[in-house]
Amino acid sequence: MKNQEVVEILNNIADILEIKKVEWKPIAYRKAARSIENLPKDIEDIYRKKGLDGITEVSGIGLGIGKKIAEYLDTGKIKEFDELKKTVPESVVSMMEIPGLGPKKVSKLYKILKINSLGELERAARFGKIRNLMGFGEKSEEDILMGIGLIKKGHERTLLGTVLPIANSIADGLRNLKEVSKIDIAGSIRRKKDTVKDIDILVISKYPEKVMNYFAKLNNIKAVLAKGPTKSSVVLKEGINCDLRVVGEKSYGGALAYFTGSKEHNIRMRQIAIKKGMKLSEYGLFDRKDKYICGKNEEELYSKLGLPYVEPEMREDTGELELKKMPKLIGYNEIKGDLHMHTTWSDGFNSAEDMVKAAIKKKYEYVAITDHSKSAHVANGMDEKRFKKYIEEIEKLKKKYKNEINILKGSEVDILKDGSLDYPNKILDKLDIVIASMHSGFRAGKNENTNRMIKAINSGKVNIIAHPTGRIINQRNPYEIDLNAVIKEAKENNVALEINSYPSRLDLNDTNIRLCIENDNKLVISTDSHSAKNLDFMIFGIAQARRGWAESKNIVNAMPFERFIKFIGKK
DNA sequence: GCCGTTTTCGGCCCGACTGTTTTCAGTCG
Repeated sequence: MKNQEVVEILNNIADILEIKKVEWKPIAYRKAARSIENLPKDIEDIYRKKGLDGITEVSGIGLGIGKKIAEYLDTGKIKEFDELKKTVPESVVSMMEIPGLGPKKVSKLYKILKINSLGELERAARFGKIRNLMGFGEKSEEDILMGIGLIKKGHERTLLGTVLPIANSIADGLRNLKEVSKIDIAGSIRRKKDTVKDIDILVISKYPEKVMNYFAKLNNIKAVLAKGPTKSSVVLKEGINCDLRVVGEKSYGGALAYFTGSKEHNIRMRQIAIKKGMKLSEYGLFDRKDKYICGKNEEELYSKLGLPYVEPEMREDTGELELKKMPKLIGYNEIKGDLHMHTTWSDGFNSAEDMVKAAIKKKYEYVAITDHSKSAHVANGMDEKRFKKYIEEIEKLKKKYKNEINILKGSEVDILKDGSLDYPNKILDKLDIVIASMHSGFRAGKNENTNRMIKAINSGKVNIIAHPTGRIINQRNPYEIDLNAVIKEAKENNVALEINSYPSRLDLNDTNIRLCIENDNKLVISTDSHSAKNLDFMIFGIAQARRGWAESKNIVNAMPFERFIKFIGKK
């Protein structure tokens, strides 16, 4: 999968062109990059099957960029890009990562002050060499130094699972102010993107100053970046930016749509508005004479533009505005059972009984206990002797709680290097549900990994493949695997692929989920809980499913128990 | 560089805030 490599190159080209003050092309390159980023297919695959035509079929990619991508896929490099790179040093391009420095300012620093690296920039700022430059001043130097500090500290996107509680607590504080009459968390949190760069909060208030003053004095604030009557921006101690916007009632829907994004979705909406002789902004929808049409809520905005309402999770400009019929996304309370969790039998924190009780509390119809198989040594995987006792305990629980919940005996069984499963068939046959997953040795390469997983899918013993790509967000890239082949094989063998809800996994991710939906594969949404508390992670998995346009019919554990048990083929 | 029920040429989203200005360019989202 070379999509991400291509995306980075295209964005890099856009950066350089911006610094060189080339007009419009950067926009085109960024748009193309964005298209590929959201492509639920392997661009290399497309190229092999359909050639250049296949590439230019992707929206935003024409012959110019298409040829460059083809060149990269053929030769591993792009001549024009290599030439372009010689004209502006890489470190100058990276200066654009500093907040407040865009292409124009970076270009000035480079051309007039001959600044070539972050180190030189830091020195120049420290010794007051920048303030004399037209358009810069003392504050600019301070900001640059602070920005360099931020970059040195690293600026990864934060997990949705980490940010959401922080955002909720800020929102709760604001909600309690008597000056605040309505509040929503917007931005990528509302779209439930797997990682988040900042927190966006939107408020209706007649007393914006008071709200802003409260906000700027929150106790977990590190620095106030901007504070105006309608818009403020702060850095939290956790290192996350938080923006607050106060609007009036009439504009709330317009502002919510604008603030929720994505940027690309907004742009598309505005283009549609223009075509219909209207103008869309964060204040609502206006006609040619700037007369207010609507904007109180999002629904009327979409409706007046002649569009069906788009759920926030789908607003990525990946075809949602061209749909004739919206999918009815799976709801946040449609899951009937959690199918992946660990207990003290392997590496879980709570006992199997604790987990069952927690599942009952969630009002699930069924729950599967799925501790690790023997090869998972670090996770205290069960050898065959302990496995026997494990089964006995779950049998007991099954009887004890039979009136409250259906308990399934399961295991997360390692797929060994040769593709065989970690337990012999006679053990696997004792289980109600078998989850198979790869936990190690995936540096072997794409072919080996793919064959290994396909062999497991073909075993006839597996119901679910857990975290199918193995990524750990911000820590480990997905292993190389031919996901198309896996998807095909899984479908033929009635094996479901997992949407792992663990905040650092979210695997399958949104685009891969969408690929499965397009291929009509069955999916499960599971938490992979290692404690009773982790069962709450379910919402993150559902959110990704919604981002992948999944409906409840696509999700196996949205089925009532009777149908579910038929699907996994056990009694 | 891309794209087309306004267009194969001429457009390409829109507004707030900041810092440096003395009316605005640049950046950001």
